[in-house]
Amino acid sequence: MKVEIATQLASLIEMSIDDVVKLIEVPKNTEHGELAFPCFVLSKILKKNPVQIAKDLSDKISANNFITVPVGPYINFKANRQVLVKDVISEFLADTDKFGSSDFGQGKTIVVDFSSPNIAKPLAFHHIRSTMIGNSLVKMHRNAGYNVVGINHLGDWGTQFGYIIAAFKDCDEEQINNLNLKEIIDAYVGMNKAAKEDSSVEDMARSCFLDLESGHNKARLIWQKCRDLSLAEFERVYRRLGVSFDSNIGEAFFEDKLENLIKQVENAGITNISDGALIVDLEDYGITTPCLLRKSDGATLYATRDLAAACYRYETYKFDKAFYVTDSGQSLHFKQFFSVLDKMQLPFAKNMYHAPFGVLLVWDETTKEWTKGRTRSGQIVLLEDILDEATKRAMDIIQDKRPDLANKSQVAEQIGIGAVVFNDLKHRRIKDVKFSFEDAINFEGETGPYLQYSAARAASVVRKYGKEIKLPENFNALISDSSFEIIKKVSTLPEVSLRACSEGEPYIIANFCLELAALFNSFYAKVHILDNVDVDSLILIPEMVSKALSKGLSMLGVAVPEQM
RNA sequence: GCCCUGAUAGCUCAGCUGGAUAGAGCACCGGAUUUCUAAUCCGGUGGUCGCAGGUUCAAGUCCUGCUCAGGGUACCA
Repeated sequence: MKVEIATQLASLIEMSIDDVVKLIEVPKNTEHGELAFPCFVLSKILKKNPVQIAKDLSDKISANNFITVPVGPYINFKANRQVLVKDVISEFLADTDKFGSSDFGQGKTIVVDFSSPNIAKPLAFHHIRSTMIGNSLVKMHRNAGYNVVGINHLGDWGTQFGYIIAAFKDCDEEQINNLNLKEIIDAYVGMNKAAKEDSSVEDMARSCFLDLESGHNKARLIWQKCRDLSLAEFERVYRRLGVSFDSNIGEAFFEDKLENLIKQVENAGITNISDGALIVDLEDYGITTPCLLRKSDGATLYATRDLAAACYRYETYKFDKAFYVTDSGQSLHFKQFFSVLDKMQLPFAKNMYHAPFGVLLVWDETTKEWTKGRTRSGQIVLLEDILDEATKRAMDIIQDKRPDLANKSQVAEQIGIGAVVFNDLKHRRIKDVKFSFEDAINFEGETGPYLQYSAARAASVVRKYGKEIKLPENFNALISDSSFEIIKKVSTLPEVSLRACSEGEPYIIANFCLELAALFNSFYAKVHILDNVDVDSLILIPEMVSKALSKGLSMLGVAVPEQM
């Protein structure tokens, strides 16, 4: 429709089709039709009133799939609703499950580095950000046809393991095998405390970490046990969140590859020694602080490991794009690390993307301000505690509103977690997330449960209809303002999800779901579908809405209960 | 000091490539249920788009300067 309009317009005025296409816009107000052309630019060229120009041009354009209406200085184009509705529904019915998916990314691979917690610590509430944003990036790209590799780059190496190993170095093999995670975490905390009072503890930890690095048997055993236990613990939470990874290769894996990496950078001739440290100067990239590859004491750093991991991933997956989902405080690190790759003239350097996000703030009722995920006593807020509380609150509401519902506890889990997850994804990544149970577990308005409810409600109508849904013989019942708006909105899902992919922004999908749900609920209040004479065609509304919402929510990693 | 990010209704946020009257939700006020799920819907109150210039027929959107807030600024990750 756009191209057709542009072609006709271009032949009437002194402009190329491309230029006309650029000027054509989608009006904000739906009453203005599907597309519009502003005539302001022309008034300068033609030296005529834009209102007059709009009238003149509008008379000269004609087609059967839209009508033209001059409104002031604009020419508005209103689609032939019958034609548009038929197109959308035919496409929808051709493959209901695939609607909203695409093969845009066919043959392309992207890797997403996300979640990446440190082991030997529980998952804290703030981990939900990287985990769910990354999970959503994975899901939306898969939906767009990409081959996606989700990587949990575990923090499973570092001097902190010295403390843990020191705590258990006198245990025998059997005792080590019987350790549980709580004992390890307690020991770690205890050793840290002890080190503050007694510097010899720190020395011991350092020597234990050296044992680990040199491959000492028992140190290795303790480390492995700690890793296994932590991962099992993480997996339990990930399962609740519906998150999975294709690789759990962490930092430790790259330890023996760092020397090679450093050689590779040195061979590129871009390294310097500065104050005893091995650096890559990045002044020519407009970055005033250099990237450190090796400290003056010989130890490697974060950037060294990330460089090694990036090279390894490229060799392994030959990715076309790599996302790193971390908080925005690490922006400089990624700028440096990507610039080093570029300076090394590696082919994938231009395909590296940092997807930064704002911090998670928790409302502190006693101080009346937003705090960084710690309680008054300085304790971190555990992710599982939040999920449990959310589930409990969901259950209370179910008991109150749907006492007869089947699988209550399962639905409560889906709703409670859905609320927390959606709350995390509904705004642009860069915004700080301000978390309060009152907002997040509020089930009204722009929330996860509102969307789950809308989807369940739509699905319920379809279930009660109970017959096969076929392409209607005519579309008269579907071209009223309210149903036409819904069909138009549903039809934008493919472009919406592609935009979400290219910007790496889950909130774009979240917004789509909210807008669609609002349109549907409004329609639902006005039109009684099952009693309508046109039920056989109207049933397509809840059918399309429930499918589109399910697809959208699944891209966000929010579960969709069949009934609630 | 330098760099990055943010600033839109009382609160939390949308506003895509500059276009028509700046939109939602929450909160507040008032309505709707013998009818497919009221976790819903309808209406109302509420705005100097941080400030000041500039570009343009047209600026919340682009440019410059400033203010405030947060973060980062080589041997942590």
